[in-house]
Amino acid sequence: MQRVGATTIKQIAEELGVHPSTVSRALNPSTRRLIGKDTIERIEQAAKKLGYYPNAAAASLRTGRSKLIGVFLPDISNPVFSPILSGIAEVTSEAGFATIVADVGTESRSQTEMMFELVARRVEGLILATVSRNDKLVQQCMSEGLPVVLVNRAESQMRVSSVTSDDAYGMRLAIDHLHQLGHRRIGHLAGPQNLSTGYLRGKGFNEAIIALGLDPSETPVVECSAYTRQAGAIAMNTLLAQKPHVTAVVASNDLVALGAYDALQKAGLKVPDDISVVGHNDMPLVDMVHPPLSTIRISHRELGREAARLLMSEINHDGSARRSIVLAPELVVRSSTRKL
Amino acid sequence: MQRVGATTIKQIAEELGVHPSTVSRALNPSTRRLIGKDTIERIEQAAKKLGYYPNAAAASLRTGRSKLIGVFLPDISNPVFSPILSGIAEVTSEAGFATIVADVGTESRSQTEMMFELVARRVEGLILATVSRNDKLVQQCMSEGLPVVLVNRAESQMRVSSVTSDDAYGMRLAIDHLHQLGHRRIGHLAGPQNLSTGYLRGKGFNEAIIALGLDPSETPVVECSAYTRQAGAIAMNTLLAQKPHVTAVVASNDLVALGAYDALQKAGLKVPDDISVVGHNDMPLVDMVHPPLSTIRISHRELGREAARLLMSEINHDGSARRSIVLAPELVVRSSTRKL
DNA sequence: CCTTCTAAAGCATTCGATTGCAAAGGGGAA
DNA sequence: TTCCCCTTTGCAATCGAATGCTTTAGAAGG
Repeated sequence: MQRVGATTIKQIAEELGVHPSTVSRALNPSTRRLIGKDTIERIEQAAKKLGYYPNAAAASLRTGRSKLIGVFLPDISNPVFSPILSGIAEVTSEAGFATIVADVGTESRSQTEMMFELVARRVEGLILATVSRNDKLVQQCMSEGLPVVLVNRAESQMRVSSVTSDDAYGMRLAIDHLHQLGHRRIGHLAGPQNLSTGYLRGKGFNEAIIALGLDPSETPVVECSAYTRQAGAIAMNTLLAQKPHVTAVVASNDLVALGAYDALQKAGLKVPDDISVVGHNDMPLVDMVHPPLSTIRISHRELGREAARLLMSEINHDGSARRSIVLAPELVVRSSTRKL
Repeated sequence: MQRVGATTIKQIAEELGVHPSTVSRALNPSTRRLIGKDTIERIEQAAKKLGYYPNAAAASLRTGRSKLIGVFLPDISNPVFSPILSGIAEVTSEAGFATIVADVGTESRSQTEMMFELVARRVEGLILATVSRNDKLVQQCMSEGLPVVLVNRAESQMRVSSVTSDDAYGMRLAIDHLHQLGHRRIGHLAGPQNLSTGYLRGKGFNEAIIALGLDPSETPVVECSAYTRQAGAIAMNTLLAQKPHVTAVVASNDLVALGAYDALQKAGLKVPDDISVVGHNDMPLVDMVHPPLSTIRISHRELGREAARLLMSEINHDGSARRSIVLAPELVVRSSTRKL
């Protein structure tokens, strides 16, 4: 049942002939001041000698605090989301919290079921990287009274805190870059419109087009069904069929951009000689593809860190107001874009 | 403190005028047979109505089982390790276990400290993807009586179960391939020798060289300090300085191979015209680099799944013997290798 | 009609740490 | 010397679920 050697506070107390509560206080930083110095010394030594580690379940039961948080990811193995997780783990573990991951993508159960399972484990908060623009999960968490922070993706109503990249600004960077290179007929491979990233980048695209006074009829938008290479290739083909004369495309995501590469190659078009391509995210290795992809860099690890910090502060000072943090992305010019 | 609305068994019992123990048994599949059918029905309805979710901490305290496992990764955001985590999460969550991740790479504390923190949380087992060939952490886990499974990397003494790819066989595949293409002077960019992957792939390299009767003085080996592009580039330069006449190199890892790409490009050598390159792992996107990388494919997700299955069975039937599972990798030929 | 079973439910304890309250002991002030 | 206070420690209840043991109420059998 219990592993051998699981020392309890009681055993330490017996060893030293003191009361368990004294041991508890001596070992707890916030109550240590109540105990005599030499007693603390003796207790700490005994604890070390007996290999004592507090039973988190017992403490959690009594205090109602589990020091656990949950993280929902659409796909752990996606190079966009794994650095987010890494950033989250970095911050939370420093704060003494352990992180439970839920890979929603490969999960047979629904997100709601997963959420309730984590509620059963009394997680103190949730970080969601999975939400769509109008996600019922947010409402469910709120009615459970569970602190929630959204990361990477936000929802349309700003009901909870979020940390995202400035999607519209990223698009603006991409399009300004292409515009400076002389491109006027620019297409957009939009992401799924039910995700904030897809929606806001699309919106950013339109705004930038208008701001630069470009002809909307020459700046077609095609929506991808997902952030994948396959979907990107399909969308690129559609766009090519609609407007064969575009000289550049801006993808909503690097994988989509690489899908566009695939489609363009099949169509016999060269990047960047015949058409320029800009991605979004700056995933690992996109500097190694051929040609190296110009893209919008987002620090996903930093996104994760900020989200974790936000959640930690919401958990600790419960009053803290809802906040939305928007990080600025940057343009990385490589070789997939060229002067017209 | 405790979130509002955290219903307890007692509340359900009061609502229905039955004893808490009856509620507990009714809600627990393994004790349900002790309770009358209609009582079960009433209890289940009340539980749903009140939004009851069992307090995992309380159950864990009483039963000594936390339904938690821990996973140690050297780097979550590394595309080699994130699919492993994904595979683990898939299997464990199906078994009702939650997975706590520890990203050892970005962690300021030592692995030993992390381990004890997880012990405090009463995790029922650990999956380690971090161990070196001679890692004291394994010993420490063993003396804590904690079930452990190693994944991707094994240790030299087979003291605990492990799931790995057949590293030597993978090397054999790579070298047979190059040999068939006519290559005779083949170099090896070895991984860190304190990691089983680096060591075994190096060993596999040597064995294959001997088996094919190649001249060892024409098949140089250079060890990389890490599995990174930088280290790969440095090692490639060293190898080039030692034996400029090699016609092919086998890298211990895809990133190392890409580092070799960098170094070769700087040296004015073309892949595969001047020199063939083979990687190892088949990371995402290495089919998109220029030229597309021939490599040894490992299903990291499957590695994770198997490791999780192994751990689950060790946790459940405590008697189960130590086992080591070795998965066969496969050769993926792309365009970085060419007939001599 | 009485005994014997058995199914169903209740009772009380337990897991290990935390914490409000009580008590003891020592020191200082009046 | 007495009284009070403060520091240090002990006591006991508590968190919520699980579980061995007991009790109760019918049913079955003689």
